[in-house]
Amino acid sequence: MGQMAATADSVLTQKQPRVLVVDDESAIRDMITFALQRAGMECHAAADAQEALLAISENRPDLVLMDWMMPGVSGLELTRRLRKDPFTADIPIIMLTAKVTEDDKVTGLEAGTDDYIIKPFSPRELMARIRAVIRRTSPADEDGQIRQGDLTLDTVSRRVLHDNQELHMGPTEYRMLEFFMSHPGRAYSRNQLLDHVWGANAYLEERTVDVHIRRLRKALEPAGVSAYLQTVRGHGYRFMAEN
Amino acid sequence: MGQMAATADSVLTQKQPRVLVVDDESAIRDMITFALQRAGMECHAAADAQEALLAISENRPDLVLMDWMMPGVSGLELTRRLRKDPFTADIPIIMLTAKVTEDDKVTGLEAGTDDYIIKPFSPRELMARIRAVIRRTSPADEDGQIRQGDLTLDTVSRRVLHDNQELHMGPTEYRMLEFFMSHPGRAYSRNQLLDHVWGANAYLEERTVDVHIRRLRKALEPAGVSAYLQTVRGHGYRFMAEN
DNA sequence: CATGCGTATTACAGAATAATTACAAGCGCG
DNA sequence: CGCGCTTGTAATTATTCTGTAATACGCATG
Repeated sequence: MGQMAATADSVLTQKQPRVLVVDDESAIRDMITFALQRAGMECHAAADAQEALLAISENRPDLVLMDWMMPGVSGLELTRRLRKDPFTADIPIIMLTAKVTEDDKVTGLEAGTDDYIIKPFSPRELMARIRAVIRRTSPADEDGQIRQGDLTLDTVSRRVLHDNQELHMGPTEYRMLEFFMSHPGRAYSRNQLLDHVWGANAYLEERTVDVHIRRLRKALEPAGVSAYLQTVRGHGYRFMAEN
Repeated sequence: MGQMAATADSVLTQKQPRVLVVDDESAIRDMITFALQRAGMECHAAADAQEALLAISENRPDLVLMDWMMPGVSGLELTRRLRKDPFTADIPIIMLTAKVTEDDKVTGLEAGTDDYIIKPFSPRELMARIRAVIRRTSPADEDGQIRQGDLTLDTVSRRVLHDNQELHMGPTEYRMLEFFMSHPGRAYSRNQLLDHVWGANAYLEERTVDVHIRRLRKALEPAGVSAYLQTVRGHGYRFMAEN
């Protein structure tokens, strides 16, 4: 649960998610595209499975939103194909469907769909689901790497990399960066940082955090990314790769 | 551990909820007040319906916790009255009761109660119910975002966005906007704003509010939405996205 | 259209808050 | 033990924010 909450943050703060919409009805494609772009996502559209596969191979999306019912290759079938190819296997998929029976749910989930949205749906609901799925999927570090912007944190070798160049920093700064990069975009108070980075039973001055922020920024300086570490005046700090 | 902490944060990341306890037994009032304050909530108490109505009109709480059985006006009756007044109609209410029959449940729910807690209850359960109700009624979606018109307030990253563009403002203006966006369309007097935005024990000039309204408007200017912040002449201010 | 009350706007000095620097104590390791 | 590196705190400086008061403006009322 904490996990969920923790990962939840990253949602909107990550790089802008790239979504591919696959639906044969252009009206729906346009509606969704409009809604997503308004919400700051990068959105592409495909009218059928063929187009979709092409678009995906050219430009791997972070999420695919597809209609269940399509002429030719169905959404279900398309899902199966995507799951088969290692290149696309872990792209999350949300299915748009008018079907509501349990049977379909089971079939869909077996085929590797991550979520369902039953038509008709509100743009608001759509957005919420998309965010939920992206959240659930994204901070995934397959081999222990966390990437944010130009920074890569390798939790296995315990190194921070930029352009294959290692950035040197003290243990405390490393832990702090790891925490921040695991929860990008979320603002933390100094006390929360003391809790999360130092541990629940460390009793230090709040201002100590400032100093370590300073040290971390200095360590990130050579990579030119010290601006990722932002001050939230009156509250604390936040790590954000972009914007 | 990070788990718990993370979860707790996400709940308390928000502004601290203001709860009003209405119970004729001072022992219970004190117990609850103590528990809530320990949990970081702002808690006020009233001994009967009359006091409650007064307290509410002075200082609109985010939630009312009331005893079913009270001398004079009963909890049920108080609920009805609160529901009738537009100013208080959507304040969530949790009823404390020893009654357990189905009949009572039905009556209570019809009157507009949001939840029940049957005595005796543990502080832990109390807290859980309160959080659940507040979460359910809060305008913030699951990502901690509050949207009103063209404005998005991201409580997680502590940013105010318009077209993915961040609007900069001071901490006080941010808190004020958060309050307004959480209670859209509702007019507040300067004193109420001082209470809700600055906290119960801030003693400032009423006119100070004007200045911060001005500052907030100025901050909203680049987004072209400063008109959302409306003056209610002779009373105070109101935030309204549409019109 | 003049008057009076309430609001908007501006300026400013003191208060808060954050950045930066310096330093002494602690730690791990050869 | 002594060296280098790390840490927490305190002191100092830089920056931003805040509350107040002074002034200008606007609206309603007679």
